[in-house]
Amino acid sequence: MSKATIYDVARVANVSIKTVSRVLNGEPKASPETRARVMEAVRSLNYTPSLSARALSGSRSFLIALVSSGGVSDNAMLYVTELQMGAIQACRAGGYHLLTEYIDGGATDFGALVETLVSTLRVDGVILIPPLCDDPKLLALLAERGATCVRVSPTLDGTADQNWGWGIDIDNYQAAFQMTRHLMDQGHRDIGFIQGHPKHAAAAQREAGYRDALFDGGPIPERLIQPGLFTFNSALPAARALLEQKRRPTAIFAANDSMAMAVLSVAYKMGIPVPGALSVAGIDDLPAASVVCPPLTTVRQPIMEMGAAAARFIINRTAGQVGNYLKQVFDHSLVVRESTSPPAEPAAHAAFSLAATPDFR
Amino acid sequence: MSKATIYDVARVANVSIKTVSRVLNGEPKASPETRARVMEAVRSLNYTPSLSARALSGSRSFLIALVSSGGVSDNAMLYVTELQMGAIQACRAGGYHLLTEYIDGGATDFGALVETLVSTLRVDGVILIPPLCDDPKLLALLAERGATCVRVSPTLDGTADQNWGWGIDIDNYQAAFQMTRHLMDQGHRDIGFIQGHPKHAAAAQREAGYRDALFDGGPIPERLIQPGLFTFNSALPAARALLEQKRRPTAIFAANDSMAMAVLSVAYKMGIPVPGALSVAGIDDLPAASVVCPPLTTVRQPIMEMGAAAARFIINRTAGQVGNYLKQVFDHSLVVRESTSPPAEPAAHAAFSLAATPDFR
DNA sequence: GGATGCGGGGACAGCGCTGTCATTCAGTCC
DNA sequence: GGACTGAATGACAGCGCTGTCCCCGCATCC
Repeated sequence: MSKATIYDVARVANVSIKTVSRVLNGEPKASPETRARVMEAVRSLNYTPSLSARALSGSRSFLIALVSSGGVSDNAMLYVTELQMGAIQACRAGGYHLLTEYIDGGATDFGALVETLVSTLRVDGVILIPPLCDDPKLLALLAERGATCVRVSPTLDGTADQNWGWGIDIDNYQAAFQMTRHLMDQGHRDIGFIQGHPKHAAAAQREAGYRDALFDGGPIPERLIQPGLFTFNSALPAARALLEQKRRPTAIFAANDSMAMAVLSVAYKMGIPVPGALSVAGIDDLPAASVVCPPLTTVRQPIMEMGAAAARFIINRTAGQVGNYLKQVFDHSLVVRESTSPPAEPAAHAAFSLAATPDFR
Repeated sequence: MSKATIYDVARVANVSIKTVSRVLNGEPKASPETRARVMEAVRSLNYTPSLSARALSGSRSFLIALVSSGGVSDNAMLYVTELQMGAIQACRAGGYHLLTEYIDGGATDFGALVETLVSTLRVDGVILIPPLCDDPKLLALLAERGATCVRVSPTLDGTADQNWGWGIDIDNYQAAFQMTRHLMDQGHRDIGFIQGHPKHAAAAQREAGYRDALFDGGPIPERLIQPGLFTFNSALPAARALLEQKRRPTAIFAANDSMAMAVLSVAYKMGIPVPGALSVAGIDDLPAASVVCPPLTTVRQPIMEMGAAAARFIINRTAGQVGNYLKQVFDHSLVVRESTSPPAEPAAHAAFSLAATPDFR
């Protein structure tokens, strides 16, 4: 009970340790009877193989690292948490384990990180999340050491994706496009937008979706578009800038939920009723999104699924199955809650609205 | 560059591998010059020891597991995330690594979990968070296998703390007591309370703090106390029950922030202005607490610190230093934001309020 | 002078697995 | 019939470290 080894199992099953190893690793050469005998011994001894020994002698470590750039205890961290949960689930299913590493916001000592990951831990793969997943230095180092990596919501769009790892994402363009259309369907035309972090590709894609949905390539009133960094605080000034205009937008679409919450907060302080006088929408469907007042209309990404897929990819790849895609795109879905509604004075801004709703394309 | 081993270092430094090992592990027997020579070789080769090899041959694995019972993607998960960040920081400082394991909400197959932790991973310690840290079965299994464990915010109060591991907490009683007094200082007497999860000791302690502060052992109008489970959803009915009373409380103190947010949400839907007609307070200072409208008055716990302390304890303990305390209590602090203010009609409820503010004790 | 102690350092045997290669025993083929 | 094939299994050598034991040389002590 204390600590059974493979030797104990071999003795009990009356086979060699190599055969035990084969059975445990699902290798082909083993007769059904032998297999059964070994499994029985394993069960009776309550045997669990040692990860260290397996890692030391074999080529797999059964370890996956999730690297994020922590530091800011922002609400958006829940994104990481959920991704992590998905990854852990997939790990457990595959006999793997998840290591979590943070790298300090400003720190760029990627060398040490990579060395630790590759040399010390010998992880079988690394899951990178924004903005780390778009750092060329980190990616280069990782690639140089031959690390398998999966990038969640990466910047590069397949084309230039020079074996910097596999990507996982949703269609940010479509998500933003659809949300914008949702607002337009409700009658909004004066829709403000708060941009995401300029270094993060999802930000650009979301903005493009918004622009195309609203203006369809036409002229763009820049006053409607304000800069943000995906964080709550970064969106406060943007929201103010939008809401203090004489002709205030009837809706604000923030590039993510954290920033949408900032809009809610500013509106609250300015005494602007939501959704009465202002509709607000975001993207991400953070757990907090359904908890704020009013609950936020947003776009849900299957974050847990994505985390699980990332881990599974690494597991399969290490096991020899090579996926030949560069990127997997997950479905998103509109979650309409109470923060959006038709604008108060439907035709008041008619002069500004477009003649007709452009077609989807 | 590719993968230096201890042999390479030994060769370059012109010493035996054992000496390299000694230097790297800070063992005493090594002259300063030798030490310097070895370190130089390590640097020049960019050497990093293999964790697996160390774990396999030595008695430490340099791994710490953080076990939480995931599943619900509640806002309160940020608590876990922050704890994790603290733990990771401490790990990095000590050359350790943090593994995160979730156990499904309902699952009680602790046997397999413990086996994995102890046998497969051979972690040097386990950090347990509520409600897992209070599960007797899990604790017994862990103790049986001799695992070092640190329980965050555990139930047992030192006394009965039968070597079930070290504990980390804040003084929940005082935190609740002080928050209640804060509300009373503002003039509130009719203060509702939403209880935490009955299986979690912090819940009981917080309730005791509230009761003692408000009633000082006197009669307790039970209508003021409603059950909750620490989750947002669980507090919705409680908040409704409190706010639909003819004589509505002028303040509601929820046993944690998630539930306080539920109060905010219900008040919003009922059209009760906060803090105008109702003050709301919580405990935890979740990141979301400062983001909701209005920002929540709450009690901050140094969660990251606590996570770091937990990891450090395990690291030190494994290194031989035995801490002889059973529990470490961290300081908390009141964070007064905008969700609390003096009640609208100061003396309206005088008939119900206590004659005088009882003394602190 | 021999016993003793101690700082400094090496030899060596594993830790518990997996990879590689060898071996055995049926069947198969011409 | 003898060489050949392939499935099932075992022998054995590490993987890269740490723990244990041992050795050397020098100072100390009666």
